[in-house]
Amino acid sequence: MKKSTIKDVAKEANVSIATVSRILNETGKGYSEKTKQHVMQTIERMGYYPNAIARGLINNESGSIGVLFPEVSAMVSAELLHGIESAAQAFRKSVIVCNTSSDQEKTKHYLRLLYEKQVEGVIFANERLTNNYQRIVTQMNVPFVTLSGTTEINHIPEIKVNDVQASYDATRYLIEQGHTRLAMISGNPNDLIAGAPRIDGFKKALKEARLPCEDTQICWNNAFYFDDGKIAFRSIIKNHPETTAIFAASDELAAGAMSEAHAQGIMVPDDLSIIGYDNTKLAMMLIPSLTTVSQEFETMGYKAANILFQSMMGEEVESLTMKHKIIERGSVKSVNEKFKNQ
Amino acid sequence: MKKSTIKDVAKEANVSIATVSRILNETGKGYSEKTKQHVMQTIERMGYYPNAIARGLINNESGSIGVLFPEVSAMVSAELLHGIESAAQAFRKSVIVCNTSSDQEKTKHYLRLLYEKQVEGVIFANERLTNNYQRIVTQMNVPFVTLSGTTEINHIPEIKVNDVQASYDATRYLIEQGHTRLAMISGNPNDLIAGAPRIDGFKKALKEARLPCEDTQICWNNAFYFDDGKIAFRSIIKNHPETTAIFAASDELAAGAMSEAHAQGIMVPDDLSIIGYDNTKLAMMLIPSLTTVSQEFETMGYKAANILFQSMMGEEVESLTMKHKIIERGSVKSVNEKFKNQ
DNA sequence: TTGAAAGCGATACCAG
DNA sequence: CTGGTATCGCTTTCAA
Repeated sequence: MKKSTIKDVAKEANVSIATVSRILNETGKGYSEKTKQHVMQTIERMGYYPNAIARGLINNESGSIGVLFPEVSAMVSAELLHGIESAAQAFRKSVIVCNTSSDQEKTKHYLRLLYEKQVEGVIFANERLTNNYQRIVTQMNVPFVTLSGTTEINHIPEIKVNDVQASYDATRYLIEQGHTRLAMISGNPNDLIAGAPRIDGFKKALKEARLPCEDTQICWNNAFYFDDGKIAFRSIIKNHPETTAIFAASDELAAGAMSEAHAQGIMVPDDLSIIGYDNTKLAMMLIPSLTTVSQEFETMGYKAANILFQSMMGEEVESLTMKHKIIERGSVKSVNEKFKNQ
Repeated sequence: MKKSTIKDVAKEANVSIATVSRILNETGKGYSEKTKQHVMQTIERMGYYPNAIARGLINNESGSIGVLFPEVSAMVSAELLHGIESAAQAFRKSVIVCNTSSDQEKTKHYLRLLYEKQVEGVIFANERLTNNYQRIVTQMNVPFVTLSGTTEINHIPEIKVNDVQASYDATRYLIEQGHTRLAMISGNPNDLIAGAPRIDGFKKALKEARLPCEDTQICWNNAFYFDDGKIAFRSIIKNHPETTAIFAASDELAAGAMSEAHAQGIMVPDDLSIIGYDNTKLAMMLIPSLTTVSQEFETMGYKAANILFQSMMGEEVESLTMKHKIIERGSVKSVNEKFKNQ
C-alpha cells in the first residue's frame, strides 16, 4: 500500500495539484471555500499527509536542527536536551541528537551528516568548538550556538554560566562560612569548559582571601563522575587532612566525595563541608542534601535553542551568560555553627 | 554563497551529473578510475556534500528514525537514548527525539510530524502504545517498536523486562533475607507500564509466602520521583510501623524513602531495609548504596534499535524480554545479620 | 565508460 | 478561482 501523494489527492478530488497545494499551505487565496471543504474532506478520508522531504527540497529547508553532545546519557545533557526539545517544539522544528563521545572524528562525521541532512542550525553542547571544525562550519553556512561550552570560531554565540565567577562564588561561600582550610575536587584541568575555569575561580577566591592555596589542594581523576570524586577525595584526605571544606566541580564528584567520606567515618557536614556544582536532581537526593551551585540546564537549553532560532530567522544574536546561584542545603556547615554544636 | 550542487561539481569537472552521481554512490561501475580521481578531487576542493533531502526524495528514504519519550530528562530516558543513538550510528541512521509529556495530543502531533518527515521506523519508549494511535501507525506503514513499554496494537515487538517477575524477585529477595513485614512504594497503579505490574509482582510474592498483604502496605503518590517516595514513605510509617523492609518501584522513590527515613531517625539498613528498581547511576551514589533491580537501559535501547533496524530491512522480528537481576549493595540487611549485630 | 532525460512529491509562477 | 508547468538536487534507466 503506497503512500498517497498530492497527485492522488488531486485526482481523487478532481482538482489540480496546484489547488491542493494552495489549500494545504493555507495561503487563503486561490481557491473557493467550497473546493477547500471538498479537498479537505478527501485529504482526511485518504489519510493524506504531505511529504516533508519533497517540501524540504523545494523550499530548501529541512525543518530540523542538530544537537551534539559528548555524552547523551549524562544527567546534564538530558536536562539541556529537554529544554532544547521544548523550544524546538514551539518553533515546529525537530531535533536530531548526536552523541560525539568527545571524539573528533565522530564529531566531524556528525557535522557532515547534519550538513547533508540540511539542518537549519546546530547546537554544540558541553564542549569546545575548536578550529578543527572551522571548515565544515563555514561551509554549512547555518547558525551555530554553543551551549555550556565555548568556541574558537568567531561570531558564534555562547550560552553558558560564568564558570570562573560561579566557582569563585562557591568558594567565597565556604570562606564566608568561616572555613579557612579548603580543597577542591576538580574535573580534568585540561578541560577548557568545566575544568580550568572552575579551578581558576577557586584559586582566585583563596588568594583574594589570603588563604593557603597550594596545587596539592586541588585533586582530580580524569572526569566529573562519582568514582572520580571518590578517588580525588582520598588524595585530599591524605595530603590535606586539615581540610574543613571542599568545593567539588560537579554534583557527581561531590557525591563520590560524600560516599568516600562516609566510608572513612568522616561526617558531612559536621567534620567536613562540601559544596557541589550543577544542581542536578541528584543534589537534593543525597544525605545530607547537597549545597551546590545551580545552573538551570533546562532553561539554558531552552534559551540556546531560541537564540538559534532567532539567528536562523536572520536576527542578530549575542552570547548569553546565564545567572547562577548558590542553593543552600545541608552539606555545608559554618564554623560558628560547628562550635555551637559542640 | 550558495551551496554547491551536483550540477556544479559536474560542470567544474567537465562530466555529466550522472557520472558524478555514480561515483558518489560508489557503484563501482560506469566510470573509469581516472574520472573518479578527477571528480573526487573537485568534490574535495569544492567541499561538496550531497543533499540528503534530494536523495531521500528519490530513494524514498529519510535516513532517520523517531523516538518518543514521555520525558526526555529522566535518567532512564537518557540511558535508553544513549543505547538507541549508538545503534543508530552504526546503522547510519539519525535519530529524532520527541518529548510527548505523556500527552496524547502531543504524541499524535509528533507521530504525524514523523510521518511527514518520512522516518523509517519509530521507537515508542516508556509508554503504552494504545489503540488511539492505531490509525496513524497503520498509515505510516513503517516498523514500530515499544521500548520499556507495551502496545495494544498487534505485531509490534515489545522490548522490556518482565516487570511482574522482576518485582516478584525483588520481593522474594527481601523475604529470603528473613523479612516478614514488607511494604511497597509504588508508582501510580493506573500506570500499566511501571505501576500495576510491579504491584502484582509484589503481591504475588507475599501471597505465595503467606505473608500479610493488605492494600495499605502499598503506598504511592502519583509518580516515580523523589518527592513521591518521601510522601509514600510517610504513609507507610504511619500505617505500618512494623515494616522492616520496603520495595520501591524506582530508585528515585527509594531515594526519597531513604531521605525521609533519615529525617525521621530511622536507620537504613539497620532499622529498615530498602530495595529499589532500575539501577540508575543514582543507586550507587546513595548512602548506603542502594540494593536494586537492574535493568540495563543502555543495552535495552541498543537492542530495541537493532530490532527496529532488522524490521526495517524486512526481517521478521519478535518481542524481547530482557533479563533483570538483583544488584546487592548496602541498603538491605538480612534479619539474621541484624540480630548478630545487636 | 559516458550523457540525456525521466521522474521522486511538492511549490509557485504564469496564464486563462 | 483554477490548472499547467518549471523547478528543487539527485538517482537511474536507456542510448550512444
